[in-house]
Amino acid sequence: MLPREYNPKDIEQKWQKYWEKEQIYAFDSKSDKKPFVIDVPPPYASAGHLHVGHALHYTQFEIIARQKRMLGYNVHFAPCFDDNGLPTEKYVEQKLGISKKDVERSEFRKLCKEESKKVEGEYAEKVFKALGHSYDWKLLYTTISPEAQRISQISFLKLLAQGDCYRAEEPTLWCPYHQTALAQAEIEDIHRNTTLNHILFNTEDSKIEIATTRPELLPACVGIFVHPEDSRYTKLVGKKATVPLFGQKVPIMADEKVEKDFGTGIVMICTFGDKTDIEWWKKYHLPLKVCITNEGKMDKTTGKYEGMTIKEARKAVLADLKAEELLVKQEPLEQEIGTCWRCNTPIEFIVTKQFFIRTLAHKEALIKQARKINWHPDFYRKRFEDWTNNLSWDWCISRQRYYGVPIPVWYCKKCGEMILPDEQDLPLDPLETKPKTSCVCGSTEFIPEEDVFDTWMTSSMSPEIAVRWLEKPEHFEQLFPASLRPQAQDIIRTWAFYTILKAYLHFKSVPWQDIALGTYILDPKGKGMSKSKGNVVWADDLLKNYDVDTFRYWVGTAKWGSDVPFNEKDLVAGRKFLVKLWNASRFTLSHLENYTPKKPGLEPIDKWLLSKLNKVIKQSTENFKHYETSEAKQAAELFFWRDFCDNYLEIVKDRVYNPDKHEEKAIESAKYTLYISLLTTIKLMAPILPHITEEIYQSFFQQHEKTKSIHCSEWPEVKETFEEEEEAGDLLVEILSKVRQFKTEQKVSLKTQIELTLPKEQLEKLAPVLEDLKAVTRATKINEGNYEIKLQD
RNA sequence: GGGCCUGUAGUCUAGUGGCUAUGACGCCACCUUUACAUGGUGGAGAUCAAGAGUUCGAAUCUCUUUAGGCCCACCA
Repeated sequence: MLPREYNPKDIEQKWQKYWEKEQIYAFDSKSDKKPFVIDVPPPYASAGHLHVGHALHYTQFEIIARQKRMLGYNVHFAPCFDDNGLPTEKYVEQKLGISKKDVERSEFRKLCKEESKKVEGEYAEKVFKALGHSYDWKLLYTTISPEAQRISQISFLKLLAQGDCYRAEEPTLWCPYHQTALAQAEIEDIHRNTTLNHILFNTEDSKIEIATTRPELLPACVGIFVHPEDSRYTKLVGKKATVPLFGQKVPIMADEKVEKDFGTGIVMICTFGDKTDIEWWKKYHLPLKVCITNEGKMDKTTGKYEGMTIKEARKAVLADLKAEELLVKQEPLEQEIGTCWRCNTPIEFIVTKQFFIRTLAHKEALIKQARKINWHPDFYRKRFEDWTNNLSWDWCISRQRYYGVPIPVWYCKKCGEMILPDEQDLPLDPLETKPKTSCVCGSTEFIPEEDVFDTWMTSSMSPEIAVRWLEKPEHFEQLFPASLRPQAQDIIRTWAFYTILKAYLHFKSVPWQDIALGTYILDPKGKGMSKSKGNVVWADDLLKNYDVDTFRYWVGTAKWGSDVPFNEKDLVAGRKFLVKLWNASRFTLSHLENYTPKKPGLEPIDKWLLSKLNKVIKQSTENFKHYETSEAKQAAELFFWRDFCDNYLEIVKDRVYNPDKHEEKAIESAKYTLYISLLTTIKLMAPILPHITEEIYQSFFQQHEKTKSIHCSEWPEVKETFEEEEEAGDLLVEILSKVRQFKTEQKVSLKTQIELTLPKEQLEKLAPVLEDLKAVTRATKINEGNYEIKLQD
């Protein structure tokens, strides 16, 4: 039997240990049950400790895993970590106070692996296990593991072979801070105030005024454009202009893309200031004149400006222009510029050799694929489609970084030919391994590729990695596509996009049947939480003050796909519910001692409750199916609190406290109803509140139900409903409520005896439950006549 | 500039055509009642952002306006 005090900490620890020992959540690869595969988001283990938003997100779909398991699915729920890539690299550099440049690549990679492992261990214990998450830890994978690297590299080789991956020397999005190429998805626009500078250029016979925000790019100026119908300037077209300070002569051309009304209506094109520069550079076959290095500094072609940063050079160039009276006007300008999403450094366009995966050629196909997937909520599909339609670059997958999956390629020193390894030799690092054969030209000297993959190259294969595509092909056949991808909405353009792309390119398949976008947390004022704003609430701090089920109750109220502000007081409701569940269970179970469940003939009022219960089961089941966790929870909660506690328990007290007054079969009926309704309630709440429901289950139900945990018991099934009894019961409750109101107004105890007079048609309807009404309202007698409640003298 | 989401009591929230608009926190009053005072019962509190339209009937559907949020584009 349950103790009087509800002690969450003891209960949590006891059952978490038990679940682990008994392997309650193990995926059974030999089972013939239908699989349900969840494509879990691998968290960055470098984050140190966990943001309440992550805890919310990870718990939100963990609830789904539990419910599916109870529904009878063989749930494949693999924990994972993303420990490959920039964040880890930067974390290690910061934590150990080193720079990747001071250390050998292999040494640096080793340090990264060691640090990741430490953090992951902590994470697993302090976060996932503490929150009662039901992973099968035997399925753990990390994105830097040999298996994941192998999948990443094989994916690359296959795409290269089928022509969907290529290497090209192109102007590429470049982060001067991280000194690497980036993909379009890694660019974040920020708003900033800048200056528009009007600069004088000489033409053959006149002066023209050009407005630019990037005067430091003058040395890279290769042309000047005006609008073809701009009467002010048409006479200039075909002539040459001289770039101030640097002296190169550049052609003046016309293009419709020029905005006549912006600035002076004359644009200079530099290699490269923005995307239009690239477009025109290609369209008009202009020369390439680079002036910025990979580090974001002025290069040796810029003379006295060499070595200056972009900012310094801008200042210096402007000062020199001013001195020569070539700077005629400066005006403030607001603009949005593309920056690196991790460091917010403005991106540059730098010509480098990179590997790309084709996306532009597959836009339509990808949108079609996305339409085969169920999006929860559906409007996020639109965001995917918009993103896909607006793509203007293929996916650049090579990064000039140290820590990541190496690109498995060598180049022949003699003829430059690309040499690829055999699939069976993967994973490998070309810096550490040599090709097995000589080049077609006969040379045996090779230059290894030093770049690594974009981390999304690996993460985009998470459904394949999770079910061990290459290690267990038979597994893969059965478990791919996955059932569900839960993820955050801010990475639709990366994780969701690339995963859909890869599944399409490799298997002409969707990667999953469903994608569900989780809840996005905001601070109490409705602003996004971030470390830089200092408004982050940490999950481990919260768990010091609240028990896990209380936290999970709050998670259960959050609606998928929408934002929720975090207010600590919302946790109070959860605590109250748990105490209520505890006490109602104590009461119920105290009357079921030595009871063995057996379906008896049911009393009408018991049919009333069971009928309502069946409707709740139906609703909750439906809700869970559509990832409407909060609705499912609310349905169960309302039933429990209102129908079961407030009304039914009060009604049933007469039978359990005064058995002598009642027939044996009425008492059997009551006990059966108590048994079923409490068991069903805790089952409906089990996915959300795994600890308290397990405690209640184990303290009594387990001996009759046999399954070793509530979490592998069967999800309740909808049985019959009883419309007539429901009506009678509802009327009883209505009258009970009026009686309570009457007693409150009279300022008497609810125990006070009364005399009740009810109209004939109500009495007829109430006939099956009249004795229950009499007992619960403490009516000494019930008369027929005009409605009246009277205090007993 | 384009697209998407949201606007319901002091606060958060349910409700996508139909009884006096849901629930929680907070507030007020009463109730020592044998599960629970971390409780129970009852109450006050909302012109459902504004306007127009469709309809017998609108928080709910349509349009316009407005406020907030998000995504994308432009970015000389």
